[in-house]
Amino acid sequence: MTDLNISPIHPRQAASEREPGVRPEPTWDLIELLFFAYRDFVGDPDDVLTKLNFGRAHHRVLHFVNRNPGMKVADLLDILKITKQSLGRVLKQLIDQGYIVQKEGANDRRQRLLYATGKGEALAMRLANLQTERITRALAELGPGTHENARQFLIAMINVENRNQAMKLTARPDPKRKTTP
Amino acid sequence: MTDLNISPIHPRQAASEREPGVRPEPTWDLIELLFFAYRDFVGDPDDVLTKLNFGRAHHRVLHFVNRNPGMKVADLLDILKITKQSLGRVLKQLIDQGYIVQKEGANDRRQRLLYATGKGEALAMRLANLQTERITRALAELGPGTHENARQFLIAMINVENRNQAMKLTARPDPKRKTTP
DNA sequence: TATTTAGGTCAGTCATATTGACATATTCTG
DNA sequence: CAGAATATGTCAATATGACTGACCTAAATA
Repeated sequence: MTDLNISPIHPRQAASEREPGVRPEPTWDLIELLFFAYRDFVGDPDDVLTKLNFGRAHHRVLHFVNRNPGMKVADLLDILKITKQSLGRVLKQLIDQGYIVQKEGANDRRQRLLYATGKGEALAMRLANLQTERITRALAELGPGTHENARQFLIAMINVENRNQAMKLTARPDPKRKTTP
Repeated sequence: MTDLNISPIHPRQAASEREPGVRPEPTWDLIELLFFAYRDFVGDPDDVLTKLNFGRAHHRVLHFVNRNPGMKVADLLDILKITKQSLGRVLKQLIDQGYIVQKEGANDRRQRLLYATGKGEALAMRLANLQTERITRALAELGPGTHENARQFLIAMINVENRNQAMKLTARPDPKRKTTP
């Protein structure tokens, strides 16, 4: 019932053989594995979020706010690459329900700096722990150096123009670690 | 304008240090890199699909039908893990616009076996080539063995109960390659 | 014959995203 | 200081992709 029985019928020549020497064979395995892996990767948090009447969008917002305390709304939009109208509803719900607070910028009073509350941090950590469990299990199944290999592969998959941002964000181990006592 | 300037404020102790010895630090880097990498990975096809008034759902359906000619509707639902109502509209549009055809099953005439048309295969290959370009570029930036490392990491990230299916689907290089002349 | 299976469809709902227009407060600049 | 630019919020309309639940037909099967 779970297993499939798909038999390829009507075999034809691959496109690269019909149009001689134009294209290499697509990397079907990685294309499909990325789909399956990402789906399961976000599936764990989804289950928790559903019970709270939240969705993936709430997760992303809470995650980056928790990781970057005091970030501006504009920064969040630039990371998520969505419009402020899309962010609006989701952010409002997180604020109304006490997961995130806004504070007026000290220098620029137009800014609404975003912070996760204790409640928000707790949820963010709960979701991050779920995803970490999956990653840790995956890395443990494989040899040493896998974390670094995966990291480099994922970075290389990012658009060149987005890499600096991604590296800056992910290079910091944890803003909540004792940097300033 | 593109770059962010986020300074972490209010550093606190990490959760693993407050609740002594409970949790390891979350793997922030891979969690976030998976988000960025997957977003850019699906972004290339999205741009093409938008011009055709299609979305990601159409891509997934067309992709798996093209890769598995003659598959049953039930197989597709099991791969995509969506309901038949969700599949319905998307599949109907692909059929109406001549990207996919259905043929009655030879043995079981209840079945509607799915095949990509020439037009469908052309679009599927165009999208796969975009994603392959990104993957090939990424792998070329890194050392040898990266393809295999990435493959194993992604497989290990998949739910155990979904792995067999994923491995079976992705193990086959290309159903259109000359297996039976 | 009765039940199960494969597939389709109607109706309603929800979450996430979009564009476009506009409003408010604040900062910056000539 | 006046006017422009910036940061943010909001209203309205729309599209996409997913869901549940109910119901239907045709064909296979027990």
